Amino acid sequence: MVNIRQSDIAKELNISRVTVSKALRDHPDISQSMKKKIVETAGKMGYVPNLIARQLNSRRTFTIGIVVPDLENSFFSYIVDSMVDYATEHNYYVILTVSREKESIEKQNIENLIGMRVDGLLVCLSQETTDRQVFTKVGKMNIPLVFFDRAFENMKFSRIVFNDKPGAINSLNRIILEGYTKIASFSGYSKTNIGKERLEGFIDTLTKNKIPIRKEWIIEGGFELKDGYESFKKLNSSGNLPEVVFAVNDRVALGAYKAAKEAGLRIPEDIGIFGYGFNEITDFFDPQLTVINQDPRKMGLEACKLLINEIEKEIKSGGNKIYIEEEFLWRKSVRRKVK
Amino acid sequence: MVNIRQSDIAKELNISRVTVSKALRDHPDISQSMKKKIVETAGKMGYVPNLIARQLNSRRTFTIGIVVPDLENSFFSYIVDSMVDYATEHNYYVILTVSREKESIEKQNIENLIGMRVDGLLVCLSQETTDRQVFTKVGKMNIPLVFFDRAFENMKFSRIVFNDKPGAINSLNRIILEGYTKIASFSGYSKTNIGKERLEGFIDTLTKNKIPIRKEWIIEGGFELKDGYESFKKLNSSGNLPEVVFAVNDRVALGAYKAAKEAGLRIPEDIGIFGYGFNEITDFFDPQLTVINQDPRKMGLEACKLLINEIEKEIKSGGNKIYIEEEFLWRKSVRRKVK
DNA sequence: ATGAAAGCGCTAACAC
DNA sequence: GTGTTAGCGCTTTCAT
Repeated sequence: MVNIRQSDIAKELNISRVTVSKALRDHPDISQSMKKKIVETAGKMGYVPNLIARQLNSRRTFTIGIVVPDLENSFFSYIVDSMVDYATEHNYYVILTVSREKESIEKQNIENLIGMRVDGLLVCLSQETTDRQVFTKVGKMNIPLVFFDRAFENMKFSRIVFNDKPGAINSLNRIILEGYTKIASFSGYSKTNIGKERLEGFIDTLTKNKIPIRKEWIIEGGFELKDGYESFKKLNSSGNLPEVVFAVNDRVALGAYKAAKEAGLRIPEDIGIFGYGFNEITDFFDPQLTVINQDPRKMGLEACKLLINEIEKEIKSGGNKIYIEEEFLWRKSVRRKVK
Repeated sequence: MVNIRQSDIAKELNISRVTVSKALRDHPDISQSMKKKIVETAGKMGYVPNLIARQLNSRRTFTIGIVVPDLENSFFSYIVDSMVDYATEHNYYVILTVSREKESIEKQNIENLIGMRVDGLLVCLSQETTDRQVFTKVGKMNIPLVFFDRAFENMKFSRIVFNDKPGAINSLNRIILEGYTKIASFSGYSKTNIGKERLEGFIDTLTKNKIPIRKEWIIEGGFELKDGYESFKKLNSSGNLPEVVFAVNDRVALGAYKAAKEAGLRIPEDIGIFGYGFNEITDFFDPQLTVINQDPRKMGLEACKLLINEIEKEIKSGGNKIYIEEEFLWRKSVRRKVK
């Protein structure tokens, strides 16, 4: 009663296994009456098709491998959620791996996934990854791969990313239009791409608007809550507060909130804070965080869609770079001066 | 250069494919020199073992299927994260599926996963699931399964759950010990297990402490932010505020925060709020939320550990029910009266 | 309409 | 130490 095979059904019915195989896949060869009989006994016997066997000779697994740096970060869990959604809808399995931001684990994950003969890969690079070797291998094996959020340039893989700099420029222009000129940037590490681009956007926009750049208002630290917290403390203790803080991400913004409140400052009355984030997290801030919305669901969906397209149409994507639109969402954490 | 097989290596070296197979698995049959030669050419040729083929004849996939209601809920994403961690460490793949709290999708997911011949299943039931049929099938096929957080009783599967009622009792006793007697409960739906148990704990504890139950302070609504928000508004408009609100989960607590602040009430000075949650989210509350800590990582880890044990030791778990300890964490959202 | 033969890539069992 | 045979469960020709 356990693990029935097609041949068991065939034996039961005194017919050939091939007939069973065909009937179960609704092949036109088989007569309706036969089909009915076979499907019925299959059900009765508790038959469950063995997909592994099917995969072996079709050389297709209908499986997508995801490599993500971290699932505790809600940005990534929203992305994965939307990927699973899209993949499931299109009859793909999702094998999920987490790199913990480690290059070595990431590499291992990818090797495991290609061993599993996934039909395609969705990967967001770890922060420390520099070696392209595994990816070259993936390319050689003709396995479709789409990078999301963090990507290697100049490889034949498509990339879905946010366009940080324009996002920063647009949002800062909006802030400046409200009459703000004293703006600080908590910019993470400018060594990383993300930190760099966002900071560049900051500097460019201020410059274009003829606002002098004050070095003491550009604070690097990191991308975590504590970094935002400490950056704000540093800023505050300098005795020279800006009107608004531009945070490189939501965790840094939250740290800034904490420090500001501890210092007895009201948001947005005494200090405005805004930064990169996404719609769903703004509610967790008090007051609601004004954000440059980088919608993770949109990113996950686009990446998965593109990948499945490449898999099914066998499009050799020329390695397109696709930008997901960012949107500036006014919430409560920066006071609007202009009505 | 694409998709090299063992037989290709064998041909290249003019030896048998079996020798290659053995050498690559470091089988003692093969001489060191031969092994070296084989491993080298395998590397040179870009050989990647086909796990699907291996799985087919070992009848083991080293794959675990997860069925989770929702990944946007950070409680679940932390759980999945820890499961992936543990599984990866023990050389298992994880296939992730999401049921979106729909029984039909859940059923489909499980059927897909057993078709994939996963070695075991980790499932958290959807809120609407009542039919045990698929699970009976899983049992018949002798596939190990561990329920987490939400489970069927009286099946031969192990369950990892939080013990809600004692958690509620313990925490409420702590609150009462501080001298509070005017306590309201935002209890979700008491139709669901979770809602019911937490509410029972509430009623029992108050009763044991000879605190009269006031019906208008037991507000049912739901488990989402908006429900907490509306419950609080209702409570407040009654003109009869308690000292403390006991929220059935973090989203409800957050809704209560919002409504309280909008009404100009200070937390914890004017109203205390606490509820079920976990450590990592407390920071997102301002002030920090006092919680009954239900640690998702602990739950995910235990579930995965138990499952892999059942898989590898072929222990037929008698269907144990394992409780994850809850811990009351004093934070800032309820004022402590006793020093 | 039904079935026999061959093969997907790998491994276990057994011989040489 | 190396190779031969057979088979994992299924599907795809190609006969009948």
